Amino acid sequence: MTATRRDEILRAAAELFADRGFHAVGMRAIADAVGIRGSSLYHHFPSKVELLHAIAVESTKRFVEQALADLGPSPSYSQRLFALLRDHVLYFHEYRLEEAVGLRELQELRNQAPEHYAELQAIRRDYQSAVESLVVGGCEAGEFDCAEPHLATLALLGMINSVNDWFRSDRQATIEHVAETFASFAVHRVLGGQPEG
Amino acid sequence: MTATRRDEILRAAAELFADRGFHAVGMRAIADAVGIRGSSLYHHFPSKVELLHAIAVESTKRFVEQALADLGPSPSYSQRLFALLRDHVLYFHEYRLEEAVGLRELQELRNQAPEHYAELQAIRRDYQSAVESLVVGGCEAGEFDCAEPHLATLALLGMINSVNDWFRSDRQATIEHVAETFASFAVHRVLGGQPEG
DNA sequence: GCGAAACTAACGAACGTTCGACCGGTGGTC
DNA sequence: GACCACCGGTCGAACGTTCGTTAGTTTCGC
Repeated sequence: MTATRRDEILRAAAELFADRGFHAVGMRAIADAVGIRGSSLYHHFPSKVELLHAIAVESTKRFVEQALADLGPSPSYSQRLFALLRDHVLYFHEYRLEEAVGLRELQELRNQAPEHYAELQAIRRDYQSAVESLVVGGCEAGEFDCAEPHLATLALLGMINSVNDWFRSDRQATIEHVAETFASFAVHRVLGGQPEG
Repeated sequence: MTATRRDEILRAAAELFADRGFHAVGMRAIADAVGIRGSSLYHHFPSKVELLHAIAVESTKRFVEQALADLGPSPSYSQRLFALLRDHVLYFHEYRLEEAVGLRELQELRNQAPEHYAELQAIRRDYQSAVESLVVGGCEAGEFDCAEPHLATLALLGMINSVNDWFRSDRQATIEHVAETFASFAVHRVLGGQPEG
């Protein structure tokens, strides 16, 4: 499976956007990074903002769709939420450039391509709703102890999402260890879930 | 205490930067917002990036310096950390535009004004170290239960900082309630501190 | 009349995007 | 096997606009 030119462009643009920001990177700089001229980019993407859309939406959409599909009715709420959040950290690390760009340039999408903005927000809303459903379900089943499940959901998602702001793989801690630790913070601490139960 | 023209410019620029991003806002747009011409801005700030620096550093610096000065040796670690994080949420809400700009355009500062970037990072590092000291101290004093104080510090700071990403004051919850709730999540849940102790 | 602050005008550079030409391979037709 | 039409991909050049910034001048309150 060789990477297509389109994939080359997406990757190079993601790196540049993540490093310098959407507006600080010109089409010519993206083209340089893949060894073609600026005008040639328009044979692969109709505009710069469509390129941003592809970067921001594709990886997030892939994760959310797969994560929600894998969410069966069992085992316990505690175990399902733990696995979901651990995979969340791992996936967001693997695609950290794309996710960083998607978060940072959200407003750019809102101002320049409202329908793409709405799509991305809908994906995120679905994901947050799924997490909140697990939290509420776990509370009602007696697995979790939380008075305000909505605020608790926002708190643990904020905690989980913050990993990409500081984690660099040349530290002593591996991303796998951080993922397990943060998922445990969320389920066993914030929500008060018992490790066995 | 009337607002000076310099303050007017800083406020208008912060609003525009927060809404559209640093590179998407021209000097002429900032000038329009305060009713003058673009060239007149250069009588108050030597360049656009210096304007960004003023927005990003001044409010953060004010909070950190005051917060660290107020951190006495008593009362308990639990109570000191709770008060610090609660005030953190409240302050970051009051200056949410400036903080959002400071976070989002960090790389802009790094690329265009390395000494200002270093200053801001030093301020944040001092703050994070202070929080981590409280966490470690509380662990050693037996108030907290955490195996990895460094990771726990990063987790609770990520949680606390995420409030500005979603809180809008037209909700049913007040910022005061959210601040208390999140500070409680951090101290009593993530760190396992007992509410009375 | 002096200085701060705002003005008009313009600079060179970079921006996203468009246009028409060219180049190399592929498949069909004789 | 020779020719040719085609087509995806790339190219050079240019478009109109906007950018941050500078220079010199004018306005206005003390």
